[in-house]
Amino acid sequence: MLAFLLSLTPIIMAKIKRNRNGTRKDVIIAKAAKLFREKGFSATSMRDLAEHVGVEAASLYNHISSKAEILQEICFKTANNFMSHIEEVDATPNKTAIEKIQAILRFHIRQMLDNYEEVYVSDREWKHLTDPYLSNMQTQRRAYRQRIASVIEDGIRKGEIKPIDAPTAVLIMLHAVSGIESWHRSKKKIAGEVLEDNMVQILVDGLRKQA
Amino acid sequence: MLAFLLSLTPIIMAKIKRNRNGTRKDVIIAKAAKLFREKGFSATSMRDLAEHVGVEAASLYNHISSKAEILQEICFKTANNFMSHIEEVDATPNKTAIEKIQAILRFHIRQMLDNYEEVYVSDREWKHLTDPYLSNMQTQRRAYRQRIASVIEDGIRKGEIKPIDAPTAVLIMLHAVSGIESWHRSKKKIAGEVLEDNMVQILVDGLRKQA
DNA sequence: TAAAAATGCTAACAATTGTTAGCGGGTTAT
DNA sequence: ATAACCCGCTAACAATTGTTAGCATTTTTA
Repeated sequence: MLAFLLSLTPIIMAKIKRNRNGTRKDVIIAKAAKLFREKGFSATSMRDLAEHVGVEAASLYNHISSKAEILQEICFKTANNFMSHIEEVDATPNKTAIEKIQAILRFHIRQMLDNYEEVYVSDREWKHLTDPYLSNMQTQRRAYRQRIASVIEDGIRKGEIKPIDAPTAVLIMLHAVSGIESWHRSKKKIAGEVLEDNMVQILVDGLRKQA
Repeated sequence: MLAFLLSLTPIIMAKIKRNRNGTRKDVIIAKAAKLFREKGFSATSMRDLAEHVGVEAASLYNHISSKAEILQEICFKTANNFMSHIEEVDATPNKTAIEKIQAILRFHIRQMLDNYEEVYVSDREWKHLTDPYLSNMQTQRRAYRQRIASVIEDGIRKGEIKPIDAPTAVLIMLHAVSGIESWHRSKKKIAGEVLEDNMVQILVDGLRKQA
């Protein structure tokens, strides 16, 4: 009632609109992912985030426990996503190495197209995690690259893949895919499926036209 | 003399050691590039930088005018470097499209190996430039990609290159090269020349072994 | 409908940010 | 030797940072 005595206009508190099937925390994380992508984790302030959520900064802390936690959720959700996919691919029988590589590539591209903000952020901003999480993420990333390298080395042994340095091939693949960022910004986008086919083709068969 | 009255030990001021052929400003920018790469532009403070230079934060301002200026110097020096190279390649007569692409690729890889910190920073942190410089950089980057795309489209027309979407090929190329970051961190590095050959080969002829 | 839980607000905090002012010692040029 | 300049220092600034405390309001539960 005190508020009524001090101001004659009723106080209306902004509420975080939550979509069906999503908590308010999910809304905050989604907005955060967008801002982290645009400006980077460090350059995004909690007041910044709050404004985009439509609420005061302090109110965010009813849903999350710290700024760091937001980044953790984004990074580990994405990492787990990729991890479980590669395990699935690896366990599939009757697949050539090239087919496995194609499956991994296509999954990366799809993820980049469908969950752009979070995949992008988790790839570029994971360095800002703090220490139990930071080491964990480093380990996980190394393990992930190692699994892909094994697929490639397997393919080399079977004569399906050129005898190149497998870790080099992995880093080319993964970074090439993260280039979809530029595609997202570009004016004249080609369709997602065309992009996917082009990327897979270039990485598997190269730029040069065979004679 | 006042200082002598207050403390019995003589005051020794740290001086920025400058290498031959380099100003103190150059030293600051080099250290900044290293820190910006490790922690990002926003997460690097001037006191942080000062400590690595071996000086107090305020002293930096005898050599640079702002934190923003440091980023500008790094970004535009690198950008100009790439711009003049592609002009040179473009002007070279009697070169096939594939040869031009190879020359561009090799230049990128070399730059990444030789000027790692600055190239990396200018690629990942240019978004933190402020506005006259930000727009300028955006324009320059777009123009640069466009020139490479033209080379590719030319190659497609002449039947040297597969008929793929040229902008897609460009973004794959450029981002693949920036993956050398992972190579720098990796324990068991292969030699720079091997890396270069591998990358060029994969991008030009793909992973798959021809039958 | 009353109690409990969830969620918002304002105000404030301590720390950190980039940067400036002003001073003095050290080096170089006259 | 003396003047001028370069360059480092300390101290301080206003702004911004992430976060907490305490209270008010709305929504859910009983």
